[in-house]
Amino acid sequence: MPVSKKEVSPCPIDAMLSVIDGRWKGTILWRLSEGPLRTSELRRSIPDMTERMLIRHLHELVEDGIIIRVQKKTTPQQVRYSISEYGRTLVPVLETICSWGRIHLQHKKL
Amino acid sequence: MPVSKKEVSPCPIDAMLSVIDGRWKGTILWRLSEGPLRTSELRRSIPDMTERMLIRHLHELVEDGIIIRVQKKTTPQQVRYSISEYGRTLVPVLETICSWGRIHLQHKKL
DNA sequence: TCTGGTACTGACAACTTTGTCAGTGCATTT
DNA sequence: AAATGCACTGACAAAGTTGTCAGTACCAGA
Repeated sequence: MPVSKKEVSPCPIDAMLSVIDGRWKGTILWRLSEGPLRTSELRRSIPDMTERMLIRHLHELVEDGIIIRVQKKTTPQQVRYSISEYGRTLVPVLETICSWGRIHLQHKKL
Repeated sequence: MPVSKKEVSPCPIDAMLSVIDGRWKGTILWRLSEGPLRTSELRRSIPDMTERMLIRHLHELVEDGIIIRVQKKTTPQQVRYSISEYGRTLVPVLETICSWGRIHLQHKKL
């Protein structure tokens, strides 16, 4: 009985990974942790990522409550994404992951 | 140009995730962090996981230097996997991930 | 009016990961 | 001698993820 990571898994590690796992999610969150950005700004800040993937990841992150989508009523339409209160609790975890990642990249070079 | 996570990515977050990402790796590492186990012991301790997947994950973890495979010369053959020195540096990161995961599981229930 | 930008959606192809299953070599037990 | 357990490998199918591409609706500027 295959159990996808996207399903509710009782394992906390999997629960956490299901949130940040996705080809570009780490990078997206990293960018957003420095401040809110518009869809197109995010898009341009990660050149290899397609718009399709960006939007898919953004919507998943919104669903998980990590980021917030704010549509400004101005004309031209503007959509801004920012890290939520709840999402902020994730940033230190990301930093821990990142610093071990740096060590690991060093480690592999040898 | 699709870039798999398994390739060398310069992003430290991806580098870290490429190590622990895998359907059962979190659970395997969790078990092994409590002490060395034989292949078949690990296999039985995670009922939903197939032997094939166990061995694939184990070999990847060995390649990444996280765990060590020790084949005892005894007859009947015995293979033991244990967390390496280097792998120990990863355990606190796993704990950070895990505790956020627990919070997230709570969060989702509401 | 035409072009271009923003923020998307849907369909589908390509690629990756995971699962299934059969089979190997060796050793022990019955 | 046959069955069982251990630690695997290889081939392939199923499922999941990502990429490509076309298209929508709205608005601004030349």
